[in-house]
Amino acid sequence: MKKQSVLNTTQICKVRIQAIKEAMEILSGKWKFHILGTLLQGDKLRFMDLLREVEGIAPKMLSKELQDMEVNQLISRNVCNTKPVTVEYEITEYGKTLKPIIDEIANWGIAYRTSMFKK
Amino acid sequence: MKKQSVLNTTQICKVRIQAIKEAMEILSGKWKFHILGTLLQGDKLRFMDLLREVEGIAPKMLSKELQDMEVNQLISRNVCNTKPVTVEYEITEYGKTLKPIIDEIANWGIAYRTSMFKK
DNA sequence: CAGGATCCTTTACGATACTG
DNA sequence: CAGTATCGTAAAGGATCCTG
Repeated sequence: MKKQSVLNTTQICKVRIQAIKEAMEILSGKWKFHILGTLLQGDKLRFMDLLREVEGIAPKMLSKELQDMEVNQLISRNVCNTKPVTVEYEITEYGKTLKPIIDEIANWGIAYRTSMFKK
Repeated sequence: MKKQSVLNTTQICKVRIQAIKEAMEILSGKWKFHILGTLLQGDKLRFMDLLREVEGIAPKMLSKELQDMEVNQLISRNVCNTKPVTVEYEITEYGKTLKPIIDEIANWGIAYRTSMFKK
């Protein structure tokens, strides 16, 4: 008789659901995935760049979301001592671990939002 | 000379970012992934079941989120003529296309929220 | 340029009570 | 049981102006 895991199905599900909840505590908000998707392209971007790339976001929101994600170490903020100062935002290694999620969201958006399923 | 795609890199990125934006318009909100994750386990669940499973949600929010997702055809609502009435919620085929996203979020939550990266 | 400060409007969310 | 009604708070979002 096989007894590979100590966890039963119910417990595994609870862990998964809990994991989703915890993940979303960091990732929820209208703009996070959008900003992360932009930064995941790999370039360092300045505040103004992001304001342009993340279409529709207001400076106040962008500022807040960036701070949020910096606290959570998903992105890094680098102040360059140029004149006037420029600030570069970049995704961290930790942030890059979100790539599979972002990719799946992008894929879904491309594949299904415009497909036969759409009203 | 190869000329496989009409799209250049910039355009591909724009499509991806736009796809993320559109996807998140349907999926944003504090509870959607949580509810979908629960329903993706496969069972039909009643309102009360969900209220218990989706820990912390208030009936009003659950009701609203369910309506939202029904409009977007991610879930289906079935009223059974028992007495008193019971209502079953189930994920649709379209909703199931979100499984890769939910799986990745759950995986990330399990793998990274408790790992070395975490403060 | 990178934002913070202020003011105001609109959603999102939450707690509790109530109804068919 | 499956919600809706009501009320209240908090966060989102927009506009404009300001500062180092």
